[in-house]
Amino acid sequence: MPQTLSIGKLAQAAGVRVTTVRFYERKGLLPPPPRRVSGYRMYGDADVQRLRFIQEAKELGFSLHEIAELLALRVGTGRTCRNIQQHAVHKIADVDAKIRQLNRFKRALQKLVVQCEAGGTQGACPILDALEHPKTVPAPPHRNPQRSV
Amino acid sequence: MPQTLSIGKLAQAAGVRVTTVRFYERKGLLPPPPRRVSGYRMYGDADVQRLRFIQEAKELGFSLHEIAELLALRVGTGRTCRNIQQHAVHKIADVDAKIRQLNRFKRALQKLVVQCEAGGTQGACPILDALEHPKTVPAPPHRNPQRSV
DNA sequence: GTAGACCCTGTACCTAGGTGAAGAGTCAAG
DNA sequence: CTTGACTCTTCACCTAGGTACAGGGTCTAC
Repeated sequence: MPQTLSIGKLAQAAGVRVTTVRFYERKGLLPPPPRRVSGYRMYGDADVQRLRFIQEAKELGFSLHEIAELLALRVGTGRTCRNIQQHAVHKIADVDAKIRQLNRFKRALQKLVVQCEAGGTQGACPILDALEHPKTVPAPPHRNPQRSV
Repeated sequence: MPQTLSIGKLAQAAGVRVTTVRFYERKGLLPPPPRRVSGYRMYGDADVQRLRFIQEAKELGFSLHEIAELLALRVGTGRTCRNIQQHAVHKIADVDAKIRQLNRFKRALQKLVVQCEAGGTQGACPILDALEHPKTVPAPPHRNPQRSV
């Protein structure tokens, strides 16, 4: 039995505000839901998932516009399967680039921690040093094979 | 010979606007540079690196405030090494969470591509299906401890 | 020594992503 | 059948992250 949630319950379940739900509807991130005769919006569990997805994607640096595109990756409304595939492949490349960059950040931060343990960070900006001068670390005892990505 | 770049050259080298450089200075993301007698700002290569870092971090979903924190991870200005380490460890956890989530996204997108090849995406929202349905199998044998929001 | 490109400060404005309040209708429990 | 919580729409406002003048000084090359 879907579509049994009021906007308030939906917002609570997804951890957002009621006003945000309506805002996302206006922006096309949530489809206009069916209404009761009174005009009250009615939602279902799928909308909770959708809202949670939006929150997660936002934290990963996707704009609401990009998120709307991700959510629109489906057949219908004039899109062909091939078209969708192209978009998806493109998005995968974007995601991969983000993952690679985050791994660089992570290694830089780990280096910083190690330097701290080894007696203090001297550089003008250790994060940038660690990111930009990969060889600046003074001879670790033995290299641990770095996991790819 | 450092500190030979005008603000215009710096902006060009880093791919941002001049106004953005001044904006970042006001926000504390760039240190106030030395000035000529005329008042002109003088920058060096380190500032180019710094600006590029800021751009990359932004695309990964870090706010300017968080980026400023990352750039401030160094000894001095009242910070102890232990304090820095704690911050760094915390940031590593953040980064790890982002990487995990991005990997989930990536798998979902790959699934979508495969589904497309296999003859069409039928679901109401394939991305969400791919993300959310791995565990929708009926009747979980025992309750999994619910992750805290 | 002046034209054109560049830089200064300050202030106003812009987009994205929401947030809040006003004024009115709806729902559900007692 | 009333009271309090909830919902409706509309509109104004807010923060983050910039962007664009305006009015003035500098620099460099002719």
